[in-house]
Amino acid sequence: MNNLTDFFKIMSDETRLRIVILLAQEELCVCEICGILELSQPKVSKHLAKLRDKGFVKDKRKEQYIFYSLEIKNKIFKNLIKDIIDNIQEYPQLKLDSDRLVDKEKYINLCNINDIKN
Amino acid sequence: MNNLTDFFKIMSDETRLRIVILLAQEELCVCEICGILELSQPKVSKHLAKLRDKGFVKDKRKEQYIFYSLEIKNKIFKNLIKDIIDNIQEYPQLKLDSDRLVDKEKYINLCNINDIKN
DNA sequence: TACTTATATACCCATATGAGTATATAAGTA
DNA sequence: TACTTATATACTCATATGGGTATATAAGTA
Repeated sequence: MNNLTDFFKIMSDETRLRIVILLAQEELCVCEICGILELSQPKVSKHLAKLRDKGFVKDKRKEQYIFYSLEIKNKIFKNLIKDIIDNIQEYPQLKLDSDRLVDKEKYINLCNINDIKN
Repeated sequence: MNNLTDFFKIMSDETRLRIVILLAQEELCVCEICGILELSQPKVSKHLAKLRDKGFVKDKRKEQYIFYSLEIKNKIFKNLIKDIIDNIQEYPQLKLDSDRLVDKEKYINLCNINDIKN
């Protein structure tokens, strides 16, 4: 059951939900996520740490970058995430984030310059 | 998007998740829920109030009892709840709760007598 | 080696959350 | 009307949560 409540707790924060939906579409490094979501680096890192601790993402270093990817095996959760993505036009913020995925390279090398308020 | 995070926040508390899964199977009054879940009446009432405020359940008075039923229209959420119930054997607590549903009449008229610690 | 960039984390604070206890309200019954 | 039962809610408290700022660490580059 922790299984379920842990997952829902993860998904109940807007920032984490946005990250999960991004990573469900593509592996990304921290500064790409910051850039796409327009969020500060410590904020993103802390949420990624929480996701990692609960086993929902895994990380992998490539030179100076650390790439995160989704690691969700549970069929129920996978279905849910797929359902959200299939209906992403109903969730404007998530749609916007996904649209910005194509520009991800733009955000590499801009991690700290890009530091945002929230 | 509040749509999504509100729903996940509701589902991220074990007590509320148990209530939602019960009500997804059957309309119940407060004291039946207390009896089945072995939880105190104020605890159950407060969680039901939260569910009601967010529009996930509706209530209907029948004489001295107030019956709650699930009111979830969103297809994604309905699919998710169905998935959980279809795989309920993977979640022992939820399975146990559901098994106790058949005894629900036992708990009417025992609401305050039945007062539990947690 | 000095400097820069990417990422993680510690520290602090404000707010949210959940629980218990007591009490209020409403309906039913004697 | 007095009493009981069902339910809601106010109050209080402890803990969890999320965010910001500053800083530490690790890798790359000059």
